[in-house]
Amino acid sequence: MIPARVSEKTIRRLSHYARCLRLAMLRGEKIVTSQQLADNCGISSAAVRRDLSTYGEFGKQGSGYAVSELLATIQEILGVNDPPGVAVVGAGNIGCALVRSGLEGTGGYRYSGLFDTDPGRIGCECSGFKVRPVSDLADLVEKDEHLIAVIAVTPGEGQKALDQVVSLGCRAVLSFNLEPLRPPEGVDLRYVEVSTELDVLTHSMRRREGGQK
Amino acid sequence: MIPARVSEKTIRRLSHYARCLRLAMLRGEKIVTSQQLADNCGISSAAVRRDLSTYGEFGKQGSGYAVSELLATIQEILGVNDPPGVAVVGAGNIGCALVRSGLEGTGGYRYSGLFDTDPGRIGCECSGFKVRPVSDLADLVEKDEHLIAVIAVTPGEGQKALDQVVSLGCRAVLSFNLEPLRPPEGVDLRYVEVSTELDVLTHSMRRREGGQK
DNA sequence: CTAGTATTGTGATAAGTTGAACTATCACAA
DNA sequence: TTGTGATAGTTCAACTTATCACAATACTAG
Repeated sequence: MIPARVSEKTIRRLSHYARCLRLAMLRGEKIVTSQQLADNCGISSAAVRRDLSTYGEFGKQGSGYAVSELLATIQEILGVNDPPGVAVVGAGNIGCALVRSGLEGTGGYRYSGLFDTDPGRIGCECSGFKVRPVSDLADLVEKDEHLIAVIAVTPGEGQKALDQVVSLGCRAVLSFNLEPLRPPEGVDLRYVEVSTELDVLTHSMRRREGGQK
Repeated sequence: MIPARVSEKTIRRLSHYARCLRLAMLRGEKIVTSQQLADNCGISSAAVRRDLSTYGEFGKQGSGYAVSELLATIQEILGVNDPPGVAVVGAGNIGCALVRSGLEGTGGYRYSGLFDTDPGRIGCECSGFKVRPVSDLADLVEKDEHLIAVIAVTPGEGQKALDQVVSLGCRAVLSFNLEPLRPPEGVDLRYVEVSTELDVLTHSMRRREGGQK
């Protein structure tokens, strides 16, 4: 039932479906069709069905998918029914903003701490979280081996922060820093790259008017 | 010299190369090899060479690529030599944090305004930007037809914000809101989805230990 | 009960991406 | 000037991913 390997693209789409399903539940909808999910995600209904049928047969021909059941299944597949904690490293602009926004709409993720290396920031408070030294992360990792570290430190300090959280046991890291980081083997590192998104948007605009075929 | 269509993946990689090249320039390096670029981006050197050779022959066999020349070329390809302005819609946690961080390291992008729909926020100041009503965006779009709108509004208000900036002329939008938005034809919409990144990280961790092959 | 409609699941196919190996060119030193 | 090593550019095949079209199935109305 669980295929050997699934591409990251598929996983990302499953995450989208899950978000749509959570909204559907809030609206009280019981049934959703592949077409509705597709419209929400901007893809084709066939792609949705293909993704879902990879893991089994959850739909009913003629009507669609049961919202709560499908959501539970996708969350099971993603492994987010009991989501890991999220620790933010870097109590600057972005870091504090993330903590303050509180991961609403993510389906269960919670911030479990705010950390910084700058002694001047230790002890400050942000949205109920006291800024602690990064070394304190060890406690959190011990309690939650799946803890995800979000890095949002001063530009240029990313690698140092990464090395530190990895040495404390973190195996999954999301970096808001733009500089390319080198994670050791076995550590999953992802980026949120506003810079690249802007480049893609700009490129697409220039091309559109540039008059290629 | 400019191929008909280039995949988004390639464009994203070009954006990465550009960032690496900017760092190399800061370090005073004159020459960079495909291998070095590959290491920084976590891909193979062959992939780098193929990406670049799509647009022409910029390298010197035996030595590598001239840093400043290659950077200029990539920026030309991306169309970011004279980057469009970036306007932030939503003066909340994320919006203000973005403005305050100022797009350092992106290679030329600048925030050109901070907007909100909430009258209670209009007039507040953030990092030198006075919060203005969204309708004022029209002025900016008139001066800069490539203006990129970044949406970071209250959860649930994303579609309203999108419709508004589109009606004022924006054709490129980057949303930090999680809800799925429907852009009209001709508008390029992208997302920064922390939720999905967390899901991908979680999934990957669970699988790693789950003991699949 | 039957006909008609809606929707899923999937085989087949097309398109795209990646990887590896090969060739051409350049820099440098003797 | 010539030989050697390094590196870019190219080609082809394998693999992956996306798309299409349709059969199978379930629901609905009468």
